[in-house]
Amino acid sequence: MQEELYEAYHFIFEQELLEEINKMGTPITISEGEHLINIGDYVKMMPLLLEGAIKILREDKNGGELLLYFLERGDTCAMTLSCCVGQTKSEIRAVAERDTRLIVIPIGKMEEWTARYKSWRNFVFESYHARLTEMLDTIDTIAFLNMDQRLMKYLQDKAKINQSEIVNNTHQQIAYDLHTSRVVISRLLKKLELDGQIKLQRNNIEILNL
Amino acid sequence: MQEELYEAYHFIFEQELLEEINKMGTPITISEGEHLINIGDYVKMMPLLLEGAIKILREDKNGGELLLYFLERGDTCAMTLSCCVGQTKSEIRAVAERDTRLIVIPIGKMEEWTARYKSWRNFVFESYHARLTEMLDTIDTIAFLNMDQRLMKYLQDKAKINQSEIVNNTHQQIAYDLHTSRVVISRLLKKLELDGQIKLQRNNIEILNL
DNA sequence: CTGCAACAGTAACAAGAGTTACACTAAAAC
DNA sequence: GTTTTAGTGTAACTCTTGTTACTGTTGCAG
Repeated sequence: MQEELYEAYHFIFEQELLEEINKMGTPITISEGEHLINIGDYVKMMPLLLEGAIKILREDKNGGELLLYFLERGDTCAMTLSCCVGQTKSEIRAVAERDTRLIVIPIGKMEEWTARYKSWRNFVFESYHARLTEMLDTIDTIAFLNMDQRLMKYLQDKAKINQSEIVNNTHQQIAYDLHTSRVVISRLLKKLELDGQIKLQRNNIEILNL
Repeated sequence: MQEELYEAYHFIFEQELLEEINKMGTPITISEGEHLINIGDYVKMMPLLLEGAIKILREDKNGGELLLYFLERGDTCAMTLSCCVGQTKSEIRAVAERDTRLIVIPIGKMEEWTARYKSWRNFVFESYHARLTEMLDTIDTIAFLNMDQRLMKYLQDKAKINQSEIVNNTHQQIAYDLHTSRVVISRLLKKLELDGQIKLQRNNIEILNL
C-alpha cells in the first residue's frame, strides 16, 4: 500500500476499498505547468490527488481562458466523474499548478465501486457537492465583484494553495486566469500596492493581508 | 400510479422504483412566482418535476440576484441532492417560472435508493452532470459575453422554456435576472429592436430570430 | 559587453455598463 | 372620465474596464 494514498484517503475510504484503489490505480507525477487534460479530450481516467494542486480552467471560442477553481489533496475532478457517466468530452482544461502526484483509476471501476462501497458513494457525492459549491463561488466572484476585488481574491487563493505569501506570477499570467488584459492587471496591482495590500517585485507579488 | 409521474419518468426509472416514488412522494402544485426554496433554508425534500418550469437564482449580500438556469420536466435540483449529503442550507433560491407540478420525496429515501437501484444512481449522476454543465454555461455567459448578447440569450432561453415566442416580462424583471439595471435593459432592448431581432410592446417582447 | 526578449509602468483614449433624472404612455383604480 | 401607478424611452454623466502605444528595466544569450 502506498503511504501517500493511505495518508490522504484513509479517513474517507474503508480498508478494502483503499486496497482496491491501490491495486487498480496507477500513480502519476505531473510537473508544474503540464496539462493533465484539455477541452475536447475524452476522459478515460479518474484522478485522485495525493499531493500538489491542479487548476481548472474554462475556455471561450477565441482562446480566452478563465480560472474556475483549484483541486488539492483529497479532491477529485467532478467533471471527470460527470464525463464517465455520459461518455462525453471534457468541458474544461486541467493544468498542474505545481508539481503534483495523483493516482488515476480506470473509469470502469467507478460504477462497480458505486454499487459496492458506501464510502465511495459518499466520496463521489461530496465531490459533486464541493465542485458545485466552488462553481457557485466562481459565479459570485465574476458576477458580483469588480476586477480589483477579484484580483485580490485570486492572489489570496493562490497564496493559500501554494502555502506561501509570495505569488510567483507575471502580470500576463494573472491576466489570462482572470480573463482580462495585462495592462488592467498592472494598473490594479499598482493600486493595491499603494493601498498597502501587496508588495510588488519582478515575477513576484507579496501578499500582506492574508 | 399517477399518470404524470409515469409519463415523465418511465424511461428513466424501473417499474419497482416508480411505484416506490409514487408511494413515498407527495405531489405538489406551485403557481407562477411562488418560492419553492430560499437561500438559507434547510433542505428536507427532494423535488422531481412533472410539469412546468423552475428558475434557479443566486443572490449576493446586497440583495442582488442572478439567474443561474431553469429546471424542466424530468429534472431535479442538484443543489438539493448535494445538500442532502451534507445536511447544509440551500445556496440558491428556486422560484416557479410558471405553474408547476412536482413530486417531493423525503430525503431519507435517497441513500436507500442509491444503494438499491441502478437507475436511481444513474439519474442522480446525470442530474449532477446536467447541472454542472449548466453552471459552466452560465459562467461562459457572464464571463465571455456582453450584456446585449446575454440579454438576447436570456430572451431565447425564456421563449424556449415557456414554449412561446412572446416573453411577458417587464424590463425591471429582466434586469433582476441579469443582475443589472432597468435602464440598461431598456437601452439594449431598444437596440435589439432596431436591429430587427425583437419587437417591443408593453409587458411583452416578441422574439423574431428563434 | 551588446543586444534581445520578457516583464512592468503609465498615459491617453474608447467602449461598456451603471446612475440619476425626468418625460411620456398605457393600464388599472377610482 | 379622471387620477394614479407601473412601465417605458432617453439624455447626460460617471465609473470601470479594455485597448493602443510607448518607455523603461531586468536578465539572459551570444
